[in-house]
Amino acid sequence: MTERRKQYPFNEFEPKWQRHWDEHRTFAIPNPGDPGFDASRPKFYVLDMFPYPSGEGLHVGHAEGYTATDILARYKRMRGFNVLHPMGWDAFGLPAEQFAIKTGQHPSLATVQNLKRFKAQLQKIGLSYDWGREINTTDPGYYRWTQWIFLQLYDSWFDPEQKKARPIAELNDLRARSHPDDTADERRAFLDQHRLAYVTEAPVNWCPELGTVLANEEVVDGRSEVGGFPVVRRPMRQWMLRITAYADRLVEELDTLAWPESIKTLQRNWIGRSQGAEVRFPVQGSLAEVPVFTTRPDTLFGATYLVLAPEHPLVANVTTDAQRAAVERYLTEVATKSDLERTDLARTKTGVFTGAHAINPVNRQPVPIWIADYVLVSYGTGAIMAVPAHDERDFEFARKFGLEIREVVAAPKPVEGCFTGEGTAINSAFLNGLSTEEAKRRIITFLEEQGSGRSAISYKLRDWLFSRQRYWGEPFPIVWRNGHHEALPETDLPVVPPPLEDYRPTGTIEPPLAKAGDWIRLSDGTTRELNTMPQWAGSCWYYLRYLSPGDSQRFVDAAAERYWMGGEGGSSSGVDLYVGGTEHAVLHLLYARFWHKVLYDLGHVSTREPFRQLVNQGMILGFDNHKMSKSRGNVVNPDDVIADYGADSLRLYEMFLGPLEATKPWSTSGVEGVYRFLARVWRLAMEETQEGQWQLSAAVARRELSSGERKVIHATIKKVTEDLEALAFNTAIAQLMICVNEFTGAPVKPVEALRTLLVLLNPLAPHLSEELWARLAHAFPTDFTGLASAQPWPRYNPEYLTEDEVEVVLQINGKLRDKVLVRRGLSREALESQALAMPKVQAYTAGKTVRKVVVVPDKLVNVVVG
RNA sequence: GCCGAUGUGGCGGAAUGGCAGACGCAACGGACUUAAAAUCCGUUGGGGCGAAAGCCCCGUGCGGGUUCGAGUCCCGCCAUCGGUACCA
Repeated sequence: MTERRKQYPFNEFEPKWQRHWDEHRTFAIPNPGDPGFDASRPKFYVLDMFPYPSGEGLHVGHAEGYTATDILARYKRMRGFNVLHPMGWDAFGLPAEQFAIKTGQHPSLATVQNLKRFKAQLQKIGLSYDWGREINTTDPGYYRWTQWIFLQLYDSWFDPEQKKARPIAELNDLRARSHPDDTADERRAFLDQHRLAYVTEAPVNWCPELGTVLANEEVVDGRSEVGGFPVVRRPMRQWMLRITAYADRLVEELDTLAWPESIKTLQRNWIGRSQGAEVRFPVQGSLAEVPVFTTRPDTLFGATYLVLAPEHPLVANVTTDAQRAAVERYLTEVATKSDLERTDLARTKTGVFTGAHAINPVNRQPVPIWIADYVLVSYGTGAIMAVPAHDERDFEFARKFGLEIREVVAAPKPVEGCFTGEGTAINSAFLNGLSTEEAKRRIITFLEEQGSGRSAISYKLRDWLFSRQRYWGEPFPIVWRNGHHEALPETDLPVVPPPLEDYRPTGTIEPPLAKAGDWIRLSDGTTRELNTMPQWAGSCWYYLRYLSPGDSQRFVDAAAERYWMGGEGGSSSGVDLYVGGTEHAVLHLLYARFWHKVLYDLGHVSTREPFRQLVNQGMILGFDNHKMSKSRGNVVNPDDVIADYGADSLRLYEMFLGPLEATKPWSTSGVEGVYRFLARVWRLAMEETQEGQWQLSAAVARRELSSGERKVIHATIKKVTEDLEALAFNTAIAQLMICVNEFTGAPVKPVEALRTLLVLLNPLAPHLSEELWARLAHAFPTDFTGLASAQPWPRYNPEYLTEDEVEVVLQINGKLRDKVLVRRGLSREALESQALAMPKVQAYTAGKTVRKVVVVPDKLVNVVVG
């Protein structure tokens, strides 16, 4: 935008008020026990998803969510809450490191620079954070506690009976009693198998381009979520977190959360809980058994072959000599396929016969054992019983390889092709005639009695691959001695990464920390773990660190945690409002819930869930209705908007754009609209002199409000209050516009109206509100005291909203035909007869029969004629 | 394929089952101005009748249904966006 006259001097007073808030620490909030803490006030913890301070700078999408929470924070303060509204930096991880590699700057330097820029950008929006609580995940005083929490995981096991984490020492005691003769090695191996943090050699997602492994959640369509590079599966020795132990609780406790249903559904689907049965098929002529998982045990009589995943451990065992060459050829073929190819070619099934047979435990019939890559080693038992008559995939496979298809479920009504629904069991001996549901129960009982199966639950969720081959992350507080891992004592925390000159990926699976010669070896002969933690580690618990950011004794102060997380009594617990994008649905939001539950089990926090209410802000698209991107040239920079229209306009526009949750396109002329509105507010109180100076308008005076004006004022209080509570900012702003329009034409602007308006406007456009408040205070010191932001929130009087006369809608057969003004509270009977007497109604009813009259007092009369 | 969300003027959007289109943008007309910008006032879903006041018809993706009354509730489609993808 070319330089032009500002409609009001936002460029002068916005920075002024930002400095004022900063210097006076206006939005600092004390903890319980601190000076100035007011225990009589209820608490409200409103949280933003903290940003990665990337080199790109702040985006209008950030500004949207941050503005929404800021409005709530300011509003709740005015409602008398102790409001916790903090901000910090998620500065470890791939984006920061990649930026550093690109610019040749050390990541710690780049991070400091980037976060300074981010902070300056946030402050220019006028966000009311308590900057005294700022945190940074790359600060040793912070990640010391990330490492400490890792040690809690490492030193815990999941007790399936109590369904909770317990200290590993308790498992050690239990084991000592049940197996007193364990050797030290046996005992250690047993404990290591049960830790919530453990090491395993398993096929992992390796991204050669990034030089690191990735979690399942970070791989999208066979490519890395960051950068979009190809990902291959390869076995590597890695740290895992036992999130699968919490699968049930992570699903069940979703029900207690005020989260969007869509996000809950995403998490449920991701966890993918399936109820079914595990059935063991003995291998013919062998002692081996093949356990399979199925959700349809009722179709067991229709199982005509088994399929093992190519990576299944029994493959080598069961393969006959005659088939060995063919099987090995197939395995090589599969192994060289990338994940991408494997999914791309998903529709044509491939496989090979092992030559072996298994015995179907219900009818003792032998069934061939095949190998096919449509069976995944990572799900269930890595093997399936194929029921081609009632499963699309098995059907396709059986058709291709000429395997038997045996129908065992009769469809309720005829269907074409393979029937996969529920029906009645047939050709299934003792199951015949039973419904699918009954048959499932019956067969499971049978299997349990026979000792060849049991009811089982399977999850799609995998354990969380927790190590990365990166420099810019938290080092593990772990050392290795004689091939065993050991925890470092808490007194050794934080484990600070070595100051490496060359921190780039090694190009091999070796982590960059392998280059840190002296750092690796400790004096006691142990060597350090060289992997680092993933990006998500720091963000798994940052909302707790805000509660006592400087605490050097504990990861969170216990009293502060009880107060702000509200675990003791009260209907609300945890973070009261958490706003952020949907992109973290199965990443951060799942990981953080997992960590929180572990901390809860171990008695470190007082709530089962971290985030009580979650709201997803929708994406802001470019003016062309496409995702903002540099290549499209449709990116809007919030700094530019602030320079041209001011921070209040940016805030107001982002909120006026549409519902917070909706995806909506940016429009520059829309910004001008709210800018004009703010300028109209300004001119309600201010006028320009001949010299172009702004001064308090002579039209501002104390005067009585007309009843119409009073009604608008009180309707505005009501609407704005209700809308802010519901995060319906767009309609709150619309009502404020109506209110301002009411007074724009008034020759005398009443002080009372201005006062209320500025208070209502304060959370949304705090700079303008504060500035006008201060200026009006000069002329009307008794009406405008203190800061606008410190005013109590106004209440509306319902009496002012109702009038003596109401307009009633008259309908004939549901169609609007006339309106009539009547006394409010007029009885049904009186209203009906008055309506029927109206000339228009008479005209429509003349010569017809009135069949029915629907009367809604004070609202509507509908005459049904026939 | 499956799961979820969304379909309302030229555009962003608003409407506890009860006046569809609040508010804003854009557009048009007027006032102010030498002129423009800015500002202020007004008009603005589509169609028809009327000189005018006014009146009538159509209209919330499509097709059905429930109801005195449906943008809103139910059933069946279509389209767009997001997630997921051989999960047995």
